[in-house]
Amino acid sequence: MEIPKTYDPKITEDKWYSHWLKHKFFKSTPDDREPYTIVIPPPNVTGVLHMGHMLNNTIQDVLIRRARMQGKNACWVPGTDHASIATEAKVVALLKEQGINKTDLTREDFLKHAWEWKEKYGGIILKQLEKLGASCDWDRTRFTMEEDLSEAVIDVFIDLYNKGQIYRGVRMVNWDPQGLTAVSDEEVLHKEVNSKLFYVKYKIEGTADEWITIATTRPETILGDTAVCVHPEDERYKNLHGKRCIIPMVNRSVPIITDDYITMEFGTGALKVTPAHDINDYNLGVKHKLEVIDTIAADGKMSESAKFYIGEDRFTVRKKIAKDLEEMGHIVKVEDIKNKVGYSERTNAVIEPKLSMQWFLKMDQVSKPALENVLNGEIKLIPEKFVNTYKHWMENVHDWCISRQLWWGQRIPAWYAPDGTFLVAKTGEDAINLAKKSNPNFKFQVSDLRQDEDVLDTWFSSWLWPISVFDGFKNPDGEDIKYYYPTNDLVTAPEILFFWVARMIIAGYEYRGQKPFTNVYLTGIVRDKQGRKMSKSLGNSPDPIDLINQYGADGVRVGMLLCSPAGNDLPFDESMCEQGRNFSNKVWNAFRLIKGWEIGDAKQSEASKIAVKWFDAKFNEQLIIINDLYSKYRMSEALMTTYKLVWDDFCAWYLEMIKPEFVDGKSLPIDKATYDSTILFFEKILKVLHPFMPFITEEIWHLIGERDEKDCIIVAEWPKSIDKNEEIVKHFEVVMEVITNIRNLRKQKNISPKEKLQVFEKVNQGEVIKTYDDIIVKLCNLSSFEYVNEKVENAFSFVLKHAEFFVPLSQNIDVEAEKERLAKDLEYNKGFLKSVEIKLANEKFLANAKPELLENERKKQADALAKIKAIEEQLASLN
RNA sequence: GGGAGCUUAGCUCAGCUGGUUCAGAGCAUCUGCCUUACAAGCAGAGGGUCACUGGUUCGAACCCAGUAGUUCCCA
Repeated sequence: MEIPKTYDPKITEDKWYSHWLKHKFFKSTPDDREPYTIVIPPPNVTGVLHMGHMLNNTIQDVLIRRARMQGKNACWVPGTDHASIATEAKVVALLKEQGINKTDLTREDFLKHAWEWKEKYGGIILKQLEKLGASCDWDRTRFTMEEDLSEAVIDVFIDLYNKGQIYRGVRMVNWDPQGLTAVSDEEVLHKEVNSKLFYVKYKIEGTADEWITIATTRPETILGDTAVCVHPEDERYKNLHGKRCIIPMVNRSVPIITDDYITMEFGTGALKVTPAHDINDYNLGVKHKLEVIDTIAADGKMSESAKFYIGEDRFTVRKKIAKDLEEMGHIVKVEDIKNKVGYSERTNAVIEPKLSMQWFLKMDQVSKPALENVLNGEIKLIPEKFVNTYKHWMENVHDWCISRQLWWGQRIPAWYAPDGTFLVAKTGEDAINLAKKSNPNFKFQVSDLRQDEDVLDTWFSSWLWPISVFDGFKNPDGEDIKYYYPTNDLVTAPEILFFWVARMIIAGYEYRGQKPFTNVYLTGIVRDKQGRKMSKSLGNSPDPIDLINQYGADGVRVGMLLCSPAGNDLPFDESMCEQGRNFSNKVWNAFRLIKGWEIGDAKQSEASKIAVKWFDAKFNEQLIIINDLYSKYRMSEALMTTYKLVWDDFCAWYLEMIKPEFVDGKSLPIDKATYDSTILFFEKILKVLHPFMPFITEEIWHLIGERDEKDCIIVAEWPKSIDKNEEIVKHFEVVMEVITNIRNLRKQKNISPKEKLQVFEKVNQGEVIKTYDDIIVKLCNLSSFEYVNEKVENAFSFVLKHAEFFVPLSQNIDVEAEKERLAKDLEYNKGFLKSVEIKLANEKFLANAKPELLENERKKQADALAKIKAIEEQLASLN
């Protein structure tokens, strides 16, 4: 059968993926082998695969496949998280399209819609991972809101509450007026925007025409002002200390307070204080015991307490009040400024700082082991530079606001009695029992209790992920959790180092007394050519599935990994996938070549014999390097080393060396010994490629020889690194240099590759090694390769370290050009020698340099001298 | 405003503990080749004041200080 010239991924990918599934190669159950475990960063259940997932999951798959081949019990646990805000927003939007308002539904009805939605769309992203080749143990797929995992979340909440780590309190939170929920600090994106700075004058109480001018970007909050604050040292305002001023429109008298928090240089140095709508003002308010007037309602519209513009949106009011104040003569001036405004990561609404009752997890205590064990290296962050960031965050950690004003999520297990008391318990019954225990007179029934309406932050589920996916809460001594935990590697984006990674570490120590993973590999962010992060909203991300259709999964995997150093951003360019596809094709054609050979009875040639020896040595040398790169998580370098091993060493050199000659339009047969070695090499090559290119390697693995259907490369053994034969590798470097020089000469003199050449070597230094001559003859298409003691006249020549080479050509030698070339070479070598000699003449160098270094310098000197001598002789002979 | 990082070829990046005339890789570019594995290829070639300025050293891309640009984190 004719093998096609190009590799077609379409006919192999689905075939092998289902084959792997059928034979349960991804499946892991605890046994005697060493476990190697990765838990997937659960993608958002509403999500579709984007380039970030692509990168992230490719890396995980590479790691897990290699571990599997190394004989470890590899377990990659997949799953999704319920992404409360994002999912709820999507469901709300969908319902709206159908003309249904969330507010018209009961909680139960809404959740029914949400679950339906999840069932319908929630599996998309996992299906997409299959296209990529992800070898997850799908039987272990988990979802953060499934029953067991939810129960763990609730139990953990109750446990932490009982330990005094969770509290309820009024705090200024980041309020998302569109999502109608509080969001955590980490979910707020600060963007620089163009704003106006309004200078507004407030009248000093009890004066006819004395004023104090404040500056604000948010005039709509004036209605909630309860003080004006100046710096105690500010000379401009010293006369006003202790006085009061009148808030315009509402005509409220408020104190002028002093605090050194004030920046005298900003605005007028006088700050209006609105404790209900600014975090810093809030803190000032607490410190100075100011009144708090909440003038903006949950939906971002002015509340009753504002007294003016009631029910109008805050941004409309900003314009209106500026105009009204202007008319009333309170505006002094307006300036354009740039300032940072917080936006909700989920809804992109401008965050409104708002006071509200929320649940918090105290972070100061629980975070201690999490910091310590990263600093002491028990848990490694890769690249290491993230340790700094991590440390900084952990040392300044804020309490975690864990309640969300949503329905999609685990509902907070807090129960309120009509008298205002509340209880934290799993069920209403538990709550009643609990209440009665501490208060025998507790008179309420379950039906009197009202459960907290809020749900928990999604991260409050996913921080338990490495434990809960192994049922570590439900069954703390279970086989799975004991076998797989702590997991080995976590691969994720640096953006969620705090959201998720840090919190998992915290939970790990809190609930298992152990780290959740040993290595955290932080990938880069995939960006477009302009350096923008790829995102759906910008529409600048290619659809990974399209890319796979175009270049093959293997091609895309290679393309992504080629330039993704850990922690560095990845400016994505489709041409990288093209490179990956080309590489697939290269491997495919190597297979085509080998497959096309006929095996004959001939004896193995010397050239082939030495080629086999060389490649064996080269492979081992490179394998050691590749293993080392893997151990350092230098994935793109491991790939590049593999790439060059395959393309350059195997295809360009080895195969060319052993390739049978073509005679009369037909390839001669290859001898069996060489063939067998080549197949063996090719299998090793395929194995080291497999983690990067799972599909094509599996395909070729089965085409290259008769194999049982269970004998798959996915479970083949990773090659063992044996002693490398350094000598032969070194010799070959010289051989390659000779070959390159001859080819170069051919090229320069415009001699057809078909024309056979004669080459003579005059060895000037060291012993004569003839072992590789046949290789040179073959790869340079020579008619002869001979040794001489004297120069060959009328020949082109080149000088290597140890020898001179002569190539007689029919065409005339351009003596002047040759002389020029030699003179240049001579100059270079003299310069080189000089630099070495300067060093060797330097007493301080001699005194300070290491002995090996000195030795090396002396060798350099000797080599240079020999070379100079040879060049000079050649030059002389031309004269 | 505070902190961390980065700056090496047109692009993306290596360059560990200073020590080859140390500047390297892949891609891209250029020049030959449709040589029956592969033009998604083969064989070659060119390309860099290692951001800048000083310092330490026998010796600096590498160590130190400052400057500029840039990215991220926190406020």
